[in-house]
Amino acid sequence: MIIETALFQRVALLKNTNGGVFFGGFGMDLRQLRYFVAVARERNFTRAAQLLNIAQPPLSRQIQLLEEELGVTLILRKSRPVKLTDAGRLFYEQAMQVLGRVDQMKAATRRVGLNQNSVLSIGFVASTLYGGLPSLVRKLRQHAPELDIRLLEMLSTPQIPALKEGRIDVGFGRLRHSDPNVGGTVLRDERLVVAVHKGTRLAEETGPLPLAMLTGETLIVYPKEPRPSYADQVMSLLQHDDVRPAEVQEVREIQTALGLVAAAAGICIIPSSARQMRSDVQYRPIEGARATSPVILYHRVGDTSRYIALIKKLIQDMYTENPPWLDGSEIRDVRGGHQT
Amino acid sequence: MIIETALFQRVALLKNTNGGVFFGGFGMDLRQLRYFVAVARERNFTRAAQLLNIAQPPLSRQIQLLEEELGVTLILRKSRPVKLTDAGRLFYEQAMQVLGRVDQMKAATRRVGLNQNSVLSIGFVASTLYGGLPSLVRKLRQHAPELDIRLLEMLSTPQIPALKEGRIDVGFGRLRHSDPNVGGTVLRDERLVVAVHKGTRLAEETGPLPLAMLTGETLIVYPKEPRPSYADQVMSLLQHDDVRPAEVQEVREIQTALGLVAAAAGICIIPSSARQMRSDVQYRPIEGARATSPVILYHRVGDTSRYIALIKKLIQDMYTENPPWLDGSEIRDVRGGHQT
DNA sequence: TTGATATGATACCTATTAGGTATTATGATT
DNA sequence: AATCATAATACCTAATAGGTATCATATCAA
Repeated sequence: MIIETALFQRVALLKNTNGGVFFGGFGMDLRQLRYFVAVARERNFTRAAQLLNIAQPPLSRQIQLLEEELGVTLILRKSRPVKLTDAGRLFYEQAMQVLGRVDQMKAATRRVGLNQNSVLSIGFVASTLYGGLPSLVRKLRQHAPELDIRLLEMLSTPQIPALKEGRIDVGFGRLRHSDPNVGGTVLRDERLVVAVHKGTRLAEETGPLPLAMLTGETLIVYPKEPRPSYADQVMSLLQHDDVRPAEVQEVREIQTALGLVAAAAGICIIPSSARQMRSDVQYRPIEGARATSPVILYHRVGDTSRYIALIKKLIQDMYTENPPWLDGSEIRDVRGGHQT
Repeated sequence: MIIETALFQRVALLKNTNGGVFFGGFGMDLRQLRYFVAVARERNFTRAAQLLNIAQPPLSRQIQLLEEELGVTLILRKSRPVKLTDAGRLFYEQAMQVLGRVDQMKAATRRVGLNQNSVLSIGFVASTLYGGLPSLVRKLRQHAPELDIRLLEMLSTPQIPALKEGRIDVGFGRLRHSDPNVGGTVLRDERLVVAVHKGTRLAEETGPLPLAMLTGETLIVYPKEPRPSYADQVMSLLQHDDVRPAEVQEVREIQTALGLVAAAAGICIIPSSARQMRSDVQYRPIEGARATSPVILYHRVGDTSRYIALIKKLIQDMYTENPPWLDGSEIRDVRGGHQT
């Protein structure tokens, strides 16, 4: 089992229908990254060139091309040893990460290509990590040991194209969608809670909070992009009850959001199962039938893979076990194929 | 504030002193990734070539070169539309991630290069996210608003070269090290706790657990690499008391470890501040003066940056506030410059 | 089954880019 | 100021990317 974290970002280059220069700004390649890393590490073009087994002048030139490409100076050459600019230091470290990432990709591809096992790629939103997904995966491995299970964290919206393109085989998200090629089965509707800093006014409340009590608070929502997202669900819920936060701060992911709550920077509405024990954060249920978020299983319409059916069965079995993360959820009959 | 998750991996190509072929296996470049993505998406070489504004034959050849490079078939051409193999589907998705990653890198580099703000890069191990780091960062932003603060998650061991090479400016880790160019200040010694599945024998205990009670359990340790790591600290602690687990399972990171504990797959020893509320996991303190893990501030020897001093002052201030995450820690006088 | 069409592969050629040697410019040290 | 080390520039060569033409193969309709 491999967990890969990828807040997936679609590269919008394949939709360019202008017929013009297609790769404007995309001249950089991995060779340049490797060259830059060598220079950045050695702080010396001559020595780096030796290590790279090339001559110094082409190395110098390639770094210049890289700087031109970026429009940023990466290396200050007016001193010996040369120095990196702030941008250069950032680029150095990022380049090493990218190169490492490429290594991983090659190794993983070889492993799959040379291994006859089936691969099942599962996309999931982060909050489902707390809502039974680890347990489901464990059971799935037991029932289908021939499977190479890959778990890919990605937001709900990008799971739809990922399914259609075969990058994932099944997805777990929280947004309804309109794509006719992707089916969705609502697994459960989960209660929402509000995360508040310990000691604040809202934390002292003892029962479910009416949404109106959130008026005037700074609201932290996630994920900020791509939209529509769970953030829009939260905003829509508040708007329906005409609740107006004093300020809305958008952040990238749930951990950041809870970190900000911990810093008393605001409140955040999260699914019940995603509650985490932080000594500086408390969670309060929210009043009202609408204060829920669905957990949806996405799969391709017409996908008759036996694994989809197995996943549904395992989920239904898990419901009968009434696990703790189900607290606050209204479950659905999974195998009945409830359409969203 | 930007949080980047990078389980840093060092590309070991710069240490090749054989003078031979330096880039064996490294011929791939981003162009090939883009080409492959286009074909994978369209499932049609001709159409993909049009979209890429190149002719079909060179596209075909580049994909073949890519397959030769990897030693794996990515595309099955005996059908129309062409099909991806499992390896091809994996590579497709990974390639999109890498390309997205490169985009981010370029955008971030431009932002820093065109922005006159100072950058302060902070490396941190994941467990420090629960131990005051968000609060520290917030205070730091208040005291130094001109700073562009970058947070990079990386393990303790790779923080040392990252500091020396200027990729990060300060680090928070848990391992003592021997490099004379990197200073370390022990911020506190944190109690360790054992995470156990709810309902098990160890969970029923009410006081601190003697280490001997862990004998015969399946022990989950993290991170599995690079070594030495916190995992070795844990193993060393058990070995000192001659405690033998039935089995040791190494996993990549703390979240995975706690997920396995949740699945009743074993127990895990974690720093006290990293406890998270999971309804299926409980935490028990460990008996003994040795059952601690240090939190260490790393910085370059001789680094007289005012930000290091400011960070230390803010940490000391935080100690006097006695925040909840300090529970279970023995703090140190930070500004005295305690050397490890 | 045959013919038509679409599309991927192969062969050979051209264009572009990467890399090399020689030389000049510049920083650091004595 | 002289010397040495090293980065940049100029010009040339080698290697690779991309193009056109053609062949091979898959698919579909009659």
